[in-house]
Amino acid sequence: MQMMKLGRPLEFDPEEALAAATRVFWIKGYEATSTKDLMDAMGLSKSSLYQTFGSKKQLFMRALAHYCNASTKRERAKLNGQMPDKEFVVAMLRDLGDPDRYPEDPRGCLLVNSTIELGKRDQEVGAFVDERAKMSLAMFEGVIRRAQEEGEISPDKSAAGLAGMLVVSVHGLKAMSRLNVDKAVLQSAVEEIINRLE
Amino acid sequence: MQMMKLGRPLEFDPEEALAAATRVFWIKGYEATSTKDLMDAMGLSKSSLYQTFGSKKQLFMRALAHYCNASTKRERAKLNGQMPDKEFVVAMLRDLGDPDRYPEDPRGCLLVNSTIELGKRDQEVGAFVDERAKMSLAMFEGVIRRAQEEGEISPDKSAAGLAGMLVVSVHGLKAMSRLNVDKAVLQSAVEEIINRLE
DNA sequence: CTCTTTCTGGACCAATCGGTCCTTTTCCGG
DNA sequence: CCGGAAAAGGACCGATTGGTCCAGAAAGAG
Repeated sequence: MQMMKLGRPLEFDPEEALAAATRVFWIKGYEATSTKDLMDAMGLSKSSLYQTFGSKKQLFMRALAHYCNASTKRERAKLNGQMPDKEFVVAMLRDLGDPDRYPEDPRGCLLVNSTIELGKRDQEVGAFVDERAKMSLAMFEGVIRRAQEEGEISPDKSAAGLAGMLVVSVHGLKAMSRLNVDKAVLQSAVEEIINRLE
Repeated sequence: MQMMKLGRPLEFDPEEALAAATRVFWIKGYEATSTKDLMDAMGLSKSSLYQTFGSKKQLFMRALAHYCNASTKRERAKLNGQMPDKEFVVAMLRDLGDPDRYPEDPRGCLLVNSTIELGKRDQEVGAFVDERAKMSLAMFEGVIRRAQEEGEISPDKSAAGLAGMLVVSVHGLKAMSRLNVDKAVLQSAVEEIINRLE
């Protein structure tokens, strides 16, 4: 009794299609994205889209998870490298302070966008973004504690307080990346935040 | 040639109707708000709504401006009181760190929400939110300079840098007010930011 | 009371929404 | 080369979208 795949195989790569959908939601938000937008970006017919992803909402949740997993993966890669913990935080903040740092990506952050658009209006999204915020806070707290053990950050500061400040700052920078502000403003703000990590 | 008002007078208060529309956009965002939502909340028929406000988009711009003017007015009132400048900033941050502080208001901030939802997708909204961000930055910079002159904040810190940090923090706190996070997290983050103002 | 002016509710509009379903292709295993 | 299974294209669905328009009610000025 073998597990062979029957019938006509997929003509598209579901991963690629999901990545394309993610970009659309990232740029336009959930409500402003129509099924036609998704079909065009993903290169799928309506039937394939619904066959594969069920509904717009389900596709959105997949996209949101895909986005977060990719972000977390990138983070962990840097963190597991030889980079000192404090330097990791500093580099992340400086990246966020330069919205042109990843020009191939849309501005802003799908997770923060979704927090604002749907966090209080859709239970499922609300639970997801809450969970992710907790994870982010815990990650920062861990990094700060390690940096304190390594002597990179003064040990008499509150790791929880600093971690909270960082989560707030990251949310702020990601929200502001949808603005046209003088780059110097963001950068001096970032350096001011970094100065707090001593 | 007197300027008398002719014909049947309005049966509704346009200010109240605008305030009601503002709340709907505040809670649901621009795209997710339908004309029916607006009619229900404002208590207007469709014809009155379009007669008075022109279009959904124009109504939204009016609502956004109304929201910002009200916020600015409240700010100025506090600032023109006897409150010291640093205390003004501290009080504002602590307010933002407690999402239940104004329980009659929806969570979050219509301006920040609109920045994210429309800042990069609608030219008119983009210009508006850019301008408001600049005003906010200038306001903070002025307050910090005065606080430095008064000796409330050390004069050897960069007023521009601190102001930038504050704008980022405010954006972050307003974004995070759409989350369910432990209140203590926000509060310790706020105190950490406040500590930077010395 | 009448005239003028404006407001109001609802009928109406084409377009689009998210989603379903059926027919036609297309591919794989045998 | 054939039969079965699944993918793909697109017709189709009712509901809703933002918006227009018109007939009639209502109120102030004279």
